[in-house]
Amino acid sequence: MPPIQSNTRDKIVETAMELFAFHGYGPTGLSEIARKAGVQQGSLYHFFPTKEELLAAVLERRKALLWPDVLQAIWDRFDDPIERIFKLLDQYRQMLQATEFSHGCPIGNLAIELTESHPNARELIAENFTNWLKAVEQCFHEASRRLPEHAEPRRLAIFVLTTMEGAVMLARTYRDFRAYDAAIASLREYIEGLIESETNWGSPRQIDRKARTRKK
Amino acid sequence: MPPIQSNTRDKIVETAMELFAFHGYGPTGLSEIARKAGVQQGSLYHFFPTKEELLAAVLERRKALLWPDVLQAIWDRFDDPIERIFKLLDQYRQMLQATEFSHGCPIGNLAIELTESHPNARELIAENFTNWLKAVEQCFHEASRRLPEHAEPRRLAIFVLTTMEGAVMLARTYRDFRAYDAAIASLREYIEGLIESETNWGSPRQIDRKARTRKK
DNA sequence: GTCTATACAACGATAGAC
DNA sequence: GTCTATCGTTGTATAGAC
Repeated sequence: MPPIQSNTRDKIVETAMELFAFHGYGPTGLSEIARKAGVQQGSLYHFFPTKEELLAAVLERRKALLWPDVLQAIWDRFDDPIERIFKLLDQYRQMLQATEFSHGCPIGNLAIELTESHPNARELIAENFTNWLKAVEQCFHEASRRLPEHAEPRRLAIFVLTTMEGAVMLARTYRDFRAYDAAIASLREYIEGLIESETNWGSPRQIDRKARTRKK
Repeated sequence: MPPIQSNTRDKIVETAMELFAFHGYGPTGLSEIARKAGVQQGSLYHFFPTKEELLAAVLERRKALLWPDVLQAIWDRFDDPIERIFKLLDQYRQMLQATEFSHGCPIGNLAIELTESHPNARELIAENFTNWLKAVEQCFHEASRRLPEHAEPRRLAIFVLTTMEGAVMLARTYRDFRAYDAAIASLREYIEGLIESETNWGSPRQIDRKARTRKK
């Protein structure tokens, strides 16, 4: 019996995943992938007859990695659903910092590069977004007692994602965190405003609001 | 005296600008630009010795087009600064619709494609963002009487831009407007919340808030 | 300033031995 | 399943006539 089913394939996918994130899909050559993965080009074509099939495998792998690589550490460390969301946003900030802005959101990059030209990839990218949204939506759902009735977890999750993607784009363009931090601060103000308004809106309405400038 | 200084150059820049917006910088070939512009490749290299110099010219042209192509029609039609901002956001929505999601934000696309690999382009892209931000910041500045004291026009403008870029990304990925509209609705709620809180916070504080669900 | 022809490299993909 | 050699195309950029 074969010991562990081909880790050559895994090495290829892992290497391609990194290179697609750093340089994009188009600019990454198959020869570069083979070289960095330490395999031969022949093996690469054995597992992935076309570059697009490799791309699909990479995007499937990204989906599988959402929990272990993106969410788990934060979800384990923090119980508060709202805190989880902002720690998640902070994690993207840390990644930008650790890579000196070279590593943005891997899915967002591919979204812009490939939505138009690669319909199959587009669907897989959408699934990646959808799963991310579900996780954040779940956070808002768990915090729903603290939110006003009209607050829709789904809509809030979308707002978190758009803010993150836009903020990452600006951080990378300016190569500093001023715009990133500004966007997150506004998002935080919005969400805390929702929580605050709910806190102060018992059935006997009318209590006035707290100081409008929040500390953190 | 030369009648109009070389419109060959202008045709090249205009054509390249469109193609870079649709297919990206890398995937657009110089031969394709020459063909679509109706000029010969030789002319292209006469005006732009390298592809990167053409890219720089395109990004400079984008800067020059911000007012006439992006802002002017809206600024002429609407006086209210907050309305201008949301009409601007609606204009991106209309562009997505008119092009069936193939035409996102030209600057955002190039930002993601080129920030890492093309430092010169990155600076010009940043200048494009900065000018856009200034225009929106000015709107918030003009509306400052309606906003709370702590509201910073610059920070709000950044929030509008990040929301727009993220929303465009999701609209193109999902090929529908649900996420786009959700993000803009949240942004509107946030900004109207700021205006509302100011309205209700005269020096004699305490007046309670309006219905939290807004109609439009 | 325009045009043709071409150099030179990199790309994705294939063939076929082992 | 691995490896080498190579095909055919496309890309940017050049050379040189006009």
